[in-house]
Amino acid sequence: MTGKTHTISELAQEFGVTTRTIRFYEEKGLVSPMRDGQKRLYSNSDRVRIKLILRGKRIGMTLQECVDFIDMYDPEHNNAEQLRSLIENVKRRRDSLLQQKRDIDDMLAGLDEVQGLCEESLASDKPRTTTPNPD
Amino acid sequence: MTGKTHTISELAQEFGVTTRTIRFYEEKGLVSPMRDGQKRLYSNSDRVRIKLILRGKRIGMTLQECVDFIDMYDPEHNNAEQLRSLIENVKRRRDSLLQQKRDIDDMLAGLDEVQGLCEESLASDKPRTTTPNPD
DNA sequence: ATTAACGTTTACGTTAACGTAAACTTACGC
DNA sequence: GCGTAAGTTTACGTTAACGTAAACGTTAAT
Repeated sequence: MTGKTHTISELAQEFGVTTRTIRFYEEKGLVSPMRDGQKRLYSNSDRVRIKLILRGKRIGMTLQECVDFIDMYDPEHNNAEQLRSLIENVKRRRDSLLQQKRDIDDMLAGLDEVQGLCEESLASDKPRTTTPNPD
Repeated sequence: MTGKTHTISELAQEFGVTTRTIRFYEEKGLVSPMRDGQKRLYSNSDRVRIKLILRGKRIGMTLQECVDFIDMYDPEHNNAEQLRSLIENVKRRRDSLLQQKRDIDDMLAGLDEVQGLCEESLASDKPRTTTPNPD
């Protein structure tokens, strides 16, 4: 039941970050691995937390925002007041994420355009690029 | 033809940033407004550049990445070498953007789940929230 | 003429998210 | 016993992206 644990360098390698980064996250209270003596031991839930953090970072969230986001999953919401505020929070997040999707779609469209122009330009400048010259 | 120009505070207001931010962008070479004596005058193309920068920032790009992105639109690509490298660049960008979209969709799914649980919890705890008690 | 609203430059301060280095412990293989 | 590979703590350094403040010019209204 106590599942497999991981060393810090295992996780660092898996996620393509440095051990410093992972320790820094602990320093900031984003993860709290167990210890085997001095050494940190990461459970799978620790691993998932880090994964979620890095996912958040990829879309430009700050570490604090990542935590806020992850904490939404946690059942620390007892009363109706907290639940309502959480729902509001969720809605704001959703709006922001949807805006980000729009931004991304706009940029993707821009990229398509640029690539089209590039290839067009290449084709007209050098009509026989793949077939150098059979002569 | 010389279109309407804008003052710095107009743009700041329009985009919800400070004038300091806009001047900072100039300091970094991201925009180069004209001058009317001392005062900066922003053309519509300046305006668009700032808009694109802020769009980039919303999805977590650094200012440098924003510039790199915007510069893809510019016709400074003369030879085939540059064009090919630009296309590669475009492809990398696209991959990164698509990854971001996946991340966002995952997070949106998570939000749906959380919101569902919240509302469920609210409904069961307080079945008559809108109708306090007619008794 | 003064004050208020805008603009300017220059410069130091701040926060986030690590990088980098030093100095040390623990475990493993030979 | 000795190196070395991975771990630890502590602490100072760094970069990006502005914030904040001082000190000053310009125009418009009162």
